[in-house]
Amino acid sequence: MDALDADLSRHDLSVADFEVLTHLAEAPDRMMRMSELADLALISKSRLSHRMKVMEKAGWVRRQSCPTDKRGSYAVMTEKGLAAFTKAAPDHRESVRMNFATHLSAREQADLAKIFNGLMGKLRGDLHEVSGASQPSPSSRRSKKTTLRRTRTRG
Amino acid sequence: MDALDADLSRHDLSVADFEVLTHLAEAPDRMMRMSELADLALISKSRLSHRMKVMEKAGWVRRQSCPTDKRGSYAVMTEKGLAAFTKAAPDHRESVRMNFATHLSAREQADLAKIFNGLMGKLRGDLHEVSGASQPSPSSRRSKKTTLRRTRTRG
DNA sequence: GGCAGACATTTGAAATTTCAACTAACGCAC
DNA sequence: GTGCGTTAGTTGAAATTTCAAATGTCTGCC
Repeated sequence: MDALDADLSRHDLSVADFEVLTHLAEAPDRMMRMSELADLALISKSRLSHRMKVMEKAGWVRRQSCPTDKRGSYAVMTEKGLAAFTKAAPDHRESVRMNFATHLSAREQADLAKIFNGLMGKLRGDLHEVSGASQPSPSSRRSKKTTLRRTRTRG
Repeated sequence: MDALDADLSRHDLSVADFEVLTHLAEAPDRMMRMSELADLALISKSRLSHRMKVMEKAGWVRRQSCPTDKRGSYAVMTEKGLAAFTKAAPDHRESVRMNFATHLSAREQADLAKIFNGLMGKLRGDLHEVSGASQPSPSSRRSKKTTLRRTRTRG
């Protein structure tokens, strides 16, 4: 993953941002509700919100408020964003090829695809089953994350 | 991964820290040179250094300077650290089982193991081949990471 | 014996991510 | 139509991670 990031950085992108842009690029009209986007990209709404600010500054996306639900807003990919994405994508594909595909037989690639697709389905299932599924992070059943800082959480 | 983190957080651990502790626990005398540890745990030396500070404060590890190489230091797992690790490990195992193993057939698990072991070998190879391999991050051939901030790097 | 460059590690600042509110708007039950 | 528990999204602060630049030490070479 670090290798992918390093390669993408030539286009001023990280793998995470690239994924966000991917989903946006594939969405109808290149726009999508914030929550849906966060969900697809497997990042928290908060994180997407922060990231959008950065990408907005870069001119790749913009926000647009939703007419039918005044709470909501759309993330929209701009022409410039599409251009940047379109330019980065082939390099990224090549990077994936070099860093992964090259090391895997066709069979292994097929196996991985099958296994992960299945797992993905099950995992997404779990997620929506356990909680109401909003923030993707605490997808499990227990305490909130704290990790060596714990100040207020229960013991 | 978020699920694993959430489960581990009951023990005040993240998956990353757990991995560091795992390698330390398995090392002879539960001690290892910083660089080697960072390498095994696939994190940068800088990151390990910062993390050690936190874990040191928690009393789980301590540093010990290397007598034969005065530049170097050992990361040492304390008794307390071992205890914490030993307590967390079964829960973590169970968490992995619940979140992954449960969703995979024995065959799939075996396939994954084989594929990733192979890949790991190849990838570590690449890494040491391309650069002198120190910081694990820029494991690829090109520019330093910047990602939408670029201020000083070349165009 | 001394020095140039490589190493091992740390450090501080900048960037990113998480966490816990918070605002505003929904929608539904009464 | 009003109250109230959700939902959408944002925000600021705290924690973590990255990045680049130290610092001190080692090593080979002259």
